Amino acid sequence: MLTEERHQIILKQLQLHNIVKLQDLIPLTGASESTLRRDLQDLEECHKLQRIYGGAQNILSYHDEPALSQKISTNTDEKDSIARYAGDLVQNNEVIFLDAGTSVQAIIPYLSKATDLLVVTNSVVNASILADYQIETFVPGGKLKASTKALVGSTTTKTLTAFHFDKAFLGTNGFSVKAGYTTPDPEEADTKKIALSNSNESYILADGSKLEQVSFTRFANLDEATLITNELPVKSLELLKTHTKVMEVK
Amino acid sequence: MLTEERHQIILKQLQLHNIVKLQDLIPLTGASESTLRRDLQDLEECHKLQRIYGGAQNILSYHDEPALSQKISTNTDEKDSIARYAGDLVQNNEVIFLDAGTSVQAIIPYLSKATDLLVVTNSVVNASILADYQIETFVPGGKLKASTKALVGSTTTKTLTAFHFDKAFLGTNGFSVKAGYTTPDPEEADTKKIALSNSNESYILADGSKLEQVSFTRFANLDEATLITNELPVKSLELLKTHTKVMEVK
DNA sequence: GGAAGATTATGATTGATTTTGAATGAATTT
DNA sequence: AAATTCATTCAAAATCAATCATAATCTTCC
Repeated sequence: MLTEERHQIILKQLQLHNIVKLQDLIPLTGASESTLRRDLQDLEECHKLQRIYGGAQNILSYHDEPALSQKISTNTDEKDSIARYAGDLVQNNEVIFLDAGTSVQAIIPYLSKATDLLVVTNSVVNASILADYQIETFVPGGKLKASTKALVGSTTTKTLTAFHFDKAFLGTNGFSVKAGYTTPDPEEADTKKIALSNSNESYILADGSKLEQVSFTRFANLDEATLITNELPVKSLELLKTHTKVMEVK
Repeated sequence: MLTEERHQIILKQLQLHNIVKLQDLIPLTGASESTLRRDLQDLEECHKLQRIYGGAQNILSYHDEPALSQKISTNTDEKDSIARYAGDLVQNNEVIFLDAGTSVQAIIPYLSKATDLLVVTNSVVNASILADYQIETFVPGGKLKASTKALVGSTTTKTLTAFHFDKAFLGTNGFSVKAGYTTPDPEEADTKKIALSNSNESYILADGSKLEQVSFTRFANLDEATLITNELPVKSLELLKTHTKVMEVK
């Protein structure tokens, strides 16, 4: 990888995240720590970024953000920690499906560690972000649902039926022992069902706020996918674990 | 292989990847390292590229380019007046195709006047914006091309082949009397070709800076579409009008 | 039309320059 | 006080510019 390519990757990361850790750049570029330190030095001299302890930040960053040194070291955001956990599950060379929705979207930055991925997503927003990360992406066709910017309908389901995934990552509007995983829109539920049944392993990303929420359409029973969530009340967790595999983050 | 052929290969690689390694050019051209170094020297002297350690990059390197969001707002006046003109052509109840690219993207705000549209686009960015405007949208499936965020490949072309449009609006990297409408990527050219041939009326949106620019792949002859552009030198305009229908805005 | 000479392009070799990754100890954070 | 992160140094690796001999192409002249 050429110097200029690394510089572009670093600046792209900053555009997207406003901040970047040096350690995260290592797998992203394949370069050594020393080289990346030199890159950060160079870019700082050109006033393209500002170095901070542990990495670098955008030169135009807002003052009202939480202390940057904290933000970089601690991952307070629940969605982000769930996403990071999920992203670490992905291996080189896999074909994975990403559902629409912000929970799943947060995985994308953590996919860069794996190489030679093929990502299939029915979200045009996810697709755009995946392109920013230079991750090979395939989009099934379909009708665009305005509210969620997800592709749905017969074209989508027909296309997805022909695919097979190593792992599928889905969001949900609610999960409950009685009702399973539910979502408001039957058409989106169809998409989720197919992705789920065509994947070796399926994961649902859902923070604690989705516990015992029930929406209109069930797209899966609890035991059809692994639930990745954050800290839940001990009682609920115990109950859930009798029905399905649960990964509790942090 | 002739010198000129090698130069074309090098420039094509740059158009596609924005950056190229000298080592990658060796198998691509079959020439020796020394020869390719000389090629890069020559092309740099003609200001066709910029040499960097290990290879070369486009003169307008990525991070010097205005960010995508800025890029939309700069040049607004010309692009926007062209887009407004194009948008006014759209009637109620029509099915239209929107190409990827900022010129075409600028049409979207002006589509809201027409009712009951169905828009088909191969750009995930356009799709997202169309959703914001609550315009009914269909996206053909396909491989996502990272640099332009356009969907390309056999799935895309196959899907589009089954459709028929009232009007198609396309961007171009250049237009010229000799070379017609051209674009760097052959796969994107395929998509444009099909959209064009499956549409009752086809329009190319291009500001004056595209005049007499020639890119790698021709996707249409001048007379296969109506050109919507802004003020051009009178001579060029007269010449163009002998070859195709031209709409001059402003 | 063809041969001799001049010009140009090519590929290999050389040593100089630049970049890289690892190691060390100092500085910083928690 | 422990753990990271940082700056500095150094040797190895990669890339570069310059040179030279050879091959290809073009001129010129017979």
